Amino acid sequence: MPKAESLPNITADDVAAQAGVSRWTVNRAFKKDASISPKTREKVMTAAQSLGYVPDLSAAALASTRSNLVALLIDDFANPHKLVMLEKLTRALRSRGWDTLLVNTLDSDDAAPALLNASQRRVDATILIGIQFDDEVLNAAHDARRFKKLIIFARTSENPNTISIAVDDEAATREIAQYVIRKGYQRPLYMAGPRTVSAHLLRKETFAREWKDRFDREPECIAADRYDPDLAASIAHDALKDRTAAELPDIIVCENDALALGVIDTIRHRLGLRVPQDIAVLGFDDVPQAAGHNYRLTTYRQPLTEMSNYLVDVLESQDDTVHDRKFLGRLVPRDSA
Amino acid sequence: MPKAESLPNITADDVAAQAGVSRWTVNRAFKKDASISPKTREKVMTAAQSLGYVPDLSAAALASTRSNLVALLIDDFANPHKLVMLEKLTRALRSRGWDTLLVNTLDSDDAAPALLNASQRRVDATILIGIQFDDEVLNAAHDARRFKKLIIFARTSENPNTISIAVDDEAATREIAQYVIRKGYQRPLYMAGPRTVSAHLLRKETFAREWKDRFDREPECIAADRYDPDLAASIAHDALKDRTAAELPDIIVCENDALALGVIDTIRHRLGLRVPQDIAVLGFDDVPQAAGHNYRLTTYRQPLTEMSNYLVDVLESQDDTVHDRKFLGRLVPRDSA
DNA sequence: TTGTATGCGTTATCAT
DNA sequence: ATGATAACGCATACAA
Repeated sequence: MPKAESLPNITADDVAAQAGVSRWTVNRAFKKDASISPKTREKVMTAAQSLGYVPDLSAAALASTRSNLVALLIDDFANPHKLVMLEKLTRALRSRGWDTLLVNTLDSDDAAPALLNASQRRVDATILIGIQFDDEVLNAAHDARRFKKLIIFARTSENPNTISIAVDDEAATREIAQYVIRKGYQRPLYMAGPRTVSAHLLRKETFAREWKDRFDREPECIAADRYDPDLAASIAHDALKDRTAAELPDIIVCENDALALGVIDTIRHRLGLRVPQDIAVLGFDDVPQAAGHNYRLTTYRQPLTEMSNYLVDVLESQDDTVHDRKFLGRLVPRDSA
Repeated sequence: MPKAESLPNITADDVAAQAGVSRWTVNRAFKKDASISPKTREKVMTAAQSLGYVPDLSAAALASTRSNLVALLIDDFANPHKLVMLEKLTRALRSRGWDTLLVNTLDSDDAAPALLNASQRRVDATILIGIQFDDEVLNAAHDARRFKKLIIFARTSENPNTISIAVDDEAATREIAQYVIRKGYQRPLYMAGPRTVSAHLLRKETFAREWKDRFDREPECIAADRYDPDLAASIAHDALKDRTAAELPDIIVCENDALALGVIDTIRHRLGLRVPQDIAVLGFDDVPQAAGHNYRLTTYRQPLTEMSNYLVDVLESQDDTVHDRKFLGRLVPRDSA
């Protein structure tokens, strides 16, 4: 028995009684394509309104094989792009009737527990937008058979157990490399991010390959193990602070904007140089700040809205065919490169 | 019957059979302070492990009066502080066993539907960190009696139907005002944000009062109706672009960092002036970028970790006493003011 | 300490 | 088109 003060829930039975129909008819009235006469539906809905009834999705999830709930596993909160992704994803999901369970993957040991945590809520799919999932964890999760769908969003993965929805990193990076070459840069420095699932470092490798194809030499590379502007700033500073002008790169190509923003700060405020005149900078993602008057960052924009909508398409699809998909974004030239 | 391919769920009954106990004993093994002998618990846990059993929280929520699930309603995604809040909150919640349902309040008409949406998942509490909730919506929600706890986080509210966990805006703003006065600024411009729940514009009003108490005149004020750096940049530009040097403020005090960052960009890149020499800028929140080499923003830091932990305390408290609480943060002086 | 009946609010399936 | 039966997986309350 619940506590005295908490007044009893209004259930479908209550509505049924009020409307003079059965509980199952009430259920049908709330379902889109149910075989129910418009008249009874009307009657039911009126009763429901007057009682303030809304279906209990928790009970619905228990009774059926679908919950209309997805888990979104996230980390890497220093990366401003994560906020944009959260907005786009939750908007697409909610506007099409899906709820989101947000799971903060607290640290590197927490990937598996986080995954388990999600599965305990009967989610219909688990979406990964973090960076702490390696193939080992993914395969373990798959083997445990706890997941209907495991989706890696905005990050290429070649793991056969997951659905990957991402931009075509190779095509994008080729476009970036061609842009850098066309603009006449000679001494690029590539700043990579942390390694992630199977296709890790795809961008870096593609850039290096393109550069080598053209100039027959490898570009210089450095890496940050988090997508954190401050960390990127420090690493760039360490790498460049003792160099003569001739030794400096003429452009720093960053794996994403989070790194690029920190790099620009270092160039300007710690090295006392100008962007792009002394060192140009190029990013990836097109975070909101990239467009602002301070950074004017040349970057590559992912079609996040389209990708989010496709993700919901995948959720709603019945068939078990492969749903991996690569999207094409576009280079947004601004003033930084 | 579920579809053929989806293998049957492992339930407490399965574990009970394997361990040779009853289903209810399995239940006890998974409960913290249950009266169960260490030996049987051990036996049950072994069986559970071998079968890969974990309790179904969906079913648990249905059967009990608690779900260990909270809804987090959010909007205002242009404000970088939201990402920090999301991280702190989900970390505190998850590390103490609470799950988070993230609800994107899509637009201003969506506040009530979003609230309803949350309630359908049997959440134990609803946390509001958005700006689209006015007293009308809150009172309606309260009257519908759908919410056990309605918590407004990081925003002062005087609505009697909600629990407000926030910094003491008046104390904080007084500290800010004293700092501005002590530093000898003469012509402040206050930039306010959107109006929100009952205590809206508390910061602006407190600053104006402090200033008036000291100099017997009102400070100039402008406002942005979203916490968006770009919008703040435009508004600041419009307000200042045609002024002579003597007409310009010597400091712009912003309701939060989201506004301050945009204001700094405008001062530097559109007005061609220096911060703080020509115009100083002061913020609120201490977002990550505030500490970076580019902005070096003087701002006021909220004790978000402490506040998040207190929020979980409130969730776990049984009593129905008032839980409103104001926290004290601290002013972080950097180079911008 | 352990076992048992009953209920949570819905949906799948079958019957009318 | 509507009604009825039996789960869904667990928790509460009580009995043993």
